[in-house]
This record gives sequence, structure tokens and C-alpha cells, in this order.
Amino acid sequence: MEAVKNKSNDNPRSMPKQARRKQLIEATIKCIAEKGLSGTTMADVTQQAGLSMGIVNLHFETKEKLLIETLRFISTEYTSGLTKIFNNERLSVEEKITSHVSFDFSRKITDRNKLAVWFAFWGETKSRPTYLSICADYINEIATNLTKLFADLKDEGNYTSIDPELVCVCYTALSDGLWLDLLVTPRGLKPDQAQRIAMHYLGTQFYNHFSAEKGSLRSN
Amino acid sequence: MEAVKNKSNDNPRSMPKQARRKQLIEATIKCIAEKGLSGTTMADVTQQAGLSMGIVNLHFETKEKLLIETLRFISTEYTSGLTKIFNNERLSVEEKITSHVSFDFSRKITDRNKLAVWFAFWGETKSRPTYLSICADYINEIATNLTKLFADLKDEGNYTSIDPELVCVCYTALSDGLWLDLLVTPRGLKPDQAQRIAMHYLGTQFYNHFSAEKGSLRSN
DNA sequence: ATAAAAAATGAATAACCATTCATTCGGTTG
DNA sequence: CAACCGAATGAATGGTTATTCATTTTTTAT
Repeated sequence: MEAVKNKSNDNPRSMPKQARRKQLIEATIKCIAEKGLSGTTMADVTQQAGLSMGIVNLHFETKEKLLIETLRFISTEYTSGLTKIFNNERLSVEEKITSHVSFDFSRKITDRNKLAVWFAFWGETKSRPTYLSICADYINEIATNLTKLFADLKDEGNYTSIDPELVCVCYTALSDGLWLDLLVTPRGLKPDQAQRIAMHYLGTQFYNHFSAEKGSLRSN
Repeated sequence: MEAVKNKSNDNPRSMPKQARRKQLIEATIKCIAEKGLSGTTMADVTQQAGLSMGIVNLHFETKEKLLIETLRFISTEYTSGLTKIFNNERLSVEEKITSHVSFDFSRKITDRNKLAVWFAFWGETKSRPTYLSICADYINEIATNLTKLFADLKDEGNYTSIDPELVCVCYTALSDGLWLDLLVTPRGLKPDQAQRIAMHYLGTQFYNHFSAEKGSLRSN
């Protein structure tokens, strides 16, 4: 009965510090999704990562700091994806907006594990200033960019009665609410349907750019 | 130095069982808002209620059951308010929809303590089947009623290209997303602005019934 | 007024869990 | 190959917290 000794290959000790941190953050995301924020223990996280208890202290000092870095991780993943689109010189304004929506409902972003993490942290923002501040930062950054896109499209398309800031708040809220649907009623709404619903709203505003015809809930 | 003995008046032991349960649930809401779901202890809740440690066990058996009843409480408060509107024979279809929106952004519902509770539980639905089931129930009930209202208004107004189910999903998501704004950026959006934004969306669908002109973010 | 029942208390208990740190492991260097 | 050093381990620690229940307080019934 040979003991298991071949665990070194996929988990070398020589891993860069940054990689080990990411490994722990991803384990945290999985644990929060599976056990809830209140039910996630250090033992859960380290076991999920296939490492030992003391490892979190080594890389993050405390549980609280691990949680903060986890929130920062998903925030950064989200904003950096959107910033890349916003700064892509080869895309037209219309294409940037379409890409933004596609990204919002991409597999990477609507992964239910990550959605669970978003809502878990949102639920705690009122009591944790640090969470609130991280959220406020990414919200402002995205809103600034998106409002600008809508303002540009308004100019391009000669839409007279559009308020870009209103459309930004409205689209963002819609998108967040659709994420909730994807999290809570996974048998009901699918990401591609959610994406069509978001486009349907944009179609009501920029009717010359985004046709509303594909907005149906049931069509493929 | 007389000991404080006059605490019996506003907290009589003869309180009906139901009232004491409500008192504890309201204390729980306050604690979740102030300390987060993961930071809320039994000692916090009972102290907030001005009662002793053992009281939760007496009325709810366990902490978990208290939390479930808290979720059920805010769900019921929400659905019963909306059902009352839906069943009010004296309201036209249009008035029912307007009332629904007003209710969604009323002080009672957009109280940030309660919003924090909603999001706290939503964040845990993936890991707790009981929470998920309670949420699924109220979501279905409201969606059924609201879709019917939109279908009725579509008939009344001879709107040809409207999909009532789509509008229901879209309005609901928008409303949930606006709640998030109210929770996370309280300095940004105010409930009455959120309400106008919601009406702005309905105006894009039922343009003969809900004028979109008042949708601006900044106007009074 | 008294007894019985019901409600509430809170100190004690037991379970849980984040954090610590002496020790082990594995890669690197000279 | 030997000595070194940073990374990782996990048993032990100590603080926290849900739950229990013997006792006290209050209400109700007789």
C-alpha cells in the first residue's frame, strides 16, 4: 500500500507567489458559492485548494484580507475586461457597446460561482466600508466609460431626446438584475436570453442602431 | 440607588407569541444590515431586541430557523403588498402598474436595512436550497401577476409588438438592479429617481400610457 | 389569594474556527 | 553533495458563539 507521493507535480512549491494567491482566491470563490460567505471557513478554503491550514496566513495574513482580495479579484477581472473593450481603437462606438453587453453575459462573467460571490459581497457592503469602497470604485469607473459611449452614439445617430447618464444607470441596473435572475432562477433564464433582453432595452433607446426584433424570450 | 425595575411596560411578557417573533425578526434585520449576515450573532440579535440570550431558542429553536423566518418575513411583506394592489378592483390596469412601481420604490421597501437583507440572502441562495426555494416562490407569484397586467395593458392599448413576459422580466430585473444602486451608492441615487427610471422603461414600451418625459435623472 | 402554567433569563457547556508557530519539505546555490 | 533558506505544514491554542436548561419572573386560572 504505497502512500500517495505524487502530489508535487501540479502543485510545486516553486510556484510564483502571485500564482499561489490566485489559487487561493479561486478556492475562496468556489467555497463562497458552495457554502455561502457565512459558511466558508479557512479549513474549507485551504482544503479546496489542496493545501494546508496555515497557508492563508502565509499569503494573506488574515481571512478578512483574503476575502477583500477575492472581491478585488472579481472586480478587477470585470473592469479590466470592459476597459479593454472601451480602449480598443479598432471598434466603432456601436461595436464597443455590443461588445460590452456580450462581455456582461459571457460565460466567464455569468459563471454562477462568481455571481454568488458578487451578491454575497453586495449583501455585506452596508456593514463593511472596505467592501463598499471597492464596489463604489469599479461602479464609477464603468459608469464613466459607458456614459461616454452612449453620449457618443447619441451624437453619431442624431438622437435628440436621449439622456446618456440615464441610459447608463438604466442599462447597468438591468444588467445587475439579470445577473440576479441567472443566479436565483438558473432553470429559467439563460445567459444568451439575458443578453437579448439587455439588447432589447438598448434597442428602445437607439432604435436605429440596435434592432429590438430579436428581443423575444423564446426565440433562439 | 434603586435598581431599574420599570422595564416591564413596553415589553410585557404577555405579548402574543406572534408579536415577540416579529420583534426578534426585526432585530435580526437590523443586525444583518449593521453587521452583515456572517457577522450577526445570537447575542447581537437578542441584545438588539432588548431580550435575553435564550429567547431565540424559545421562539425559533435555532438560529438557522430564525434566519429562514426573516427571509420569509420580508418576502411576505413584499408579495402581500403587491398582491393587494393586484387584487384591488377599484384600480384600472394602468393604475395597478403605477402602484406596483410606487410600491417597489416606497420607503417601506427601499429601506436600506431591508435591501441589505435581500442581498445577503440572495448571495446565499446557491448554497442553501431553503433560501432558494423561498425566493423562487415569491418571484414566480409576482411574475405571474405582473405579466398578466402587462398583457392586459397590451390589449387595452392595442400595442402590437409587445411581449408581456419579456417586459415583466425586464422590469423586474431593472427594479432589482435599481435596488442595488440604492444599497451600494446611497449618495448617488434616491428612491424617487429610481422610480422615475423604472417608469422611463415602461414608457418605452407603453408609450401611450406612461409618458417618458419625466425620466430625467436630475429633474425634480 | 394561591397554585399552576407559561415566558423569559443567563450562566454554563460544548462545538467551532481563525490564527499561531515549531517543524518539515524541497529547491537552489556554491 | 552539503548547507541554506523560503515555502508549506498541521497540531495546538485561545477566542468566539450557538445551544442548553435549571432557575426566576410573570400571567392566568381557580
